[in-house]
Amino acid sequence: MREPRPTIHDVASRAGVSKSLVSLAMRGSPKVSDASREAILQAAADLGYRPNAAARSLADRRSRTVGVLVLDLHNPVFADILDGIQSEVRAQGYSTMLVTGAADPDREQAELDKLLEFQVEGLILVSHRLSPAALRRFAAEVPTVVVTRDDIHGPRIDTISNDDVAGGALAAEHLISLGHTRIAHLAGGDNPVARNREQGYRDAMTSAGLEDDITVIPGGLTDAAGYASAQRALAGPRPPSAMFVANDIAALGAIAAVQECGQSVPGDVSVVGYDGIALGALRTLSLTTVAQPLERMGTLAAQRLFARIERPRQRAHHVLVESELVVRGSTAAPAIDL
Amino acid sequence: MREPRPTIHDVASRAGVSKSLVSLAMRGSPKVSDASREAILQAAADLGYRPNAAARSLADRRSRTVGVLVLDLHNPVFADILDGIQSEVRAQGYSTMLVTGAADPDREQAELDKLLEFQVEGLILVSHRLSPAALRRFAAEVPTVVVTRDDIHGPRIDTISNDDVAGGALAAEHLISLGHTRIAHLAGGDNPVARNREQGYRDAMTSAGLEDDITVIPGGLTDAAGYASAQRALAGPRPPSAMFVANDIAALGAIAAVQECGQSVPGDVSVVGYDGIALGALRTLSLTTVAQPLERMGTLAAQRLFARIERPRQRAHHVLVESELVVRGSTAAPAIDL
DNA sequence: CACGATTATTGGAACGTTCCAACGGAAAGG
DNA sequence: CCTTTCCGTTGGAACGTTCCAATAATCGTG
Repeated sequence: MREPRPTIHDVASRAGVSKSLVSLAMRGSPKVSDASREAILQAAADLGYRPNAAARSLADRRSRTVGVLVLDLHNPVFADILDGIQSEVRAQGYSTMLVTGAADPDREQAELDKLLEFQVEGLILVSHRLSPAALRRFAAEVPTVVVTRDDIHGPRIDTISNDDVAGGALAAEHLISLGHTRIAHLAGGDNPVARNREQGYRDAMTSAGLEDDITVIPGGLTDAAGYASAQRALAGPRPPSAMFVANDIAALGAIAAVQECGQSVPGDVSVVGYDGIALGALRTLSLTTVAQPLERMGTLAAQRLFARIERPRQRAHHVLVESELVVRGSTAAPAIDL
Repeated sequence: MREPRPTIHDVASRAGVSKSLVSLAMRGSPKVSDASREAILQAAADLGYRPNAAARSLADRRSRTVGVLVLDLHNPVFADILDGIQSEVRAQGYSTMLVTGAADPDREQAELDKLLEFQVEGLILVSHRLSPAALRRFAAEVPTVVVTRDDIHGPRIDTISNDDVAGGALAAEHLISLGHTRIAHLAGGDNPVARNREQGYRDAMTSAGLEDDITVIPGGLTDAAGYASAQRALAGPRPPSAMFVANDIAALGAIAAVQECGQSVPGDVSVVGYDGIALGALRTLSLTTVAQPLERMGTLAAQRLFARIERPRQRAHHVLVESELVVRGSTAAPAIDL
């Protein structure tokens, strides 16, 4: 265990060849004779040789690794996006280094600094909380793709996102079309994604002539936040008959609060979420939501990143994916009276 | 962007000192004079210098990195455990490299091989699916801690786990004490954790004189699996009045199936899960469960790993943490008749 | 005021790989 | 039979760090 790992030299001397030939053979070069190849592979296996990635990346000047930052592993949204990223990255023969920022900009920066020290060749940021300046600084050093947000533009910053304004409108329109008027929005806090969804809600309400009914309850993107803001909404003087919640996880919290109030979903209150997490499809929850193509967003992000690694100076791409309303059991027409 | 990164040499010549002194200064050595330190730091900042982790790890012969393998990022259990691991690892000044195996032994091996090429100093395996031989092979190369399982023992393999047999018994006893007799177990598939939970169920049923009522429905550890096996259980000739499901996620699936059958939880069927995921605490779900101290398990794992990195040859520790029954709204006494 | 002790600084070797120019030997061409 | 071409193979330099032994500069101290 503590004894030093075998190196390429050890393999070379055991196989009776030079280190250069071992290097060639390990990478499957066709210029190695069959006899040598076999001897080398055998020697490597005997010794339990593993190439040292640090040395390789140093000599090679490339790490074949991309860094991925995700906001929060507790939200299943990110697991889905990650699936897409990982499969594409692996297909390219690269590895991923995954870090989380816990929604703290300073820690995000620190984690990204670490990734750059590891010489990652590119960065995928899934729902970061960086300042525009910080983001641009990183993007200037290494190809960068931002997933989920497209508010910060820069010469070399690609983005993959859905149209949160349109999605928010979709959610609100659905409730309006069911006949609701007292529709509250449980907002998702101080970040552009949440602000856009709120904007969509406001737009839809206004278009429907319901601008006087616009009610925005501040909140956040966690179940606890959704629970708390739903409670506040219900305690108000004129409780809503429907809620559009900033994301699915918070919507689950909101549903819990409604039920705890002795009211039913969708009988007394309809609830719409946003994201399309797998959990929402369970009959128990049966959450109506605006679903993003999460895994595909991950795949697209990785593809864009490799394209940019290939040609770093190309102009920024901003890919917009389609989100769609998925109507399930958490929404219905309002009760007869108001 | 494509221009080569500044190196320690560039910093040295800009600051008018030798590369060795820069190396010292960057690591905060006290032997550097204030004047030099200031000049060096300034030069490094001017150039945007970042130490190259690959070169450092090569020269230093240590990467200050630990590798973490998790089974599946979709199960929130692992996010909780990871929180514990990450905070402890960071506190030690190390980084983590996180990979997932998608429950496929071959891919797990491949991912671990990659981690070893990166010269990680230790491995934390959270719910792996490796063969004993494969696990021992890795443990022979690098300090290794296994979280969640303790079935494979080896001279240098530490484990952190809860007593799944006892936990399974706890769940079953709870249902028995409520007065249930037709208690089915929705099993978690072919892995030791699930097998132990099943064993606990069997033990408790037998102790209560209910051995003839033992009913085990094969299944898995995902929501879809729980949904499917619950359907099968309910379709049987003598449907259960209570179910103990192998984990929380599958229990959520099971509840969905029950409700879809037109039955209610806990009115018609009580459901107990296992793990203690945060979601289960939501009023909507209100899942009775056997809760493991997940985050603490992560912390303990990291602590054990560092202890073993320090002293590699110490004998294996097997830490057993306490799980506890958390009674919530998904369980109740059975309906009067049978 | 010379002396060893301390302090700050330095160049070179080492880490394990890849790349490259160069090599010897065998096959092919005249 | 001698050149040319090709192929498999090789040693050395390079990658960007850290470590170490050695040096230069500063300091008391007897």
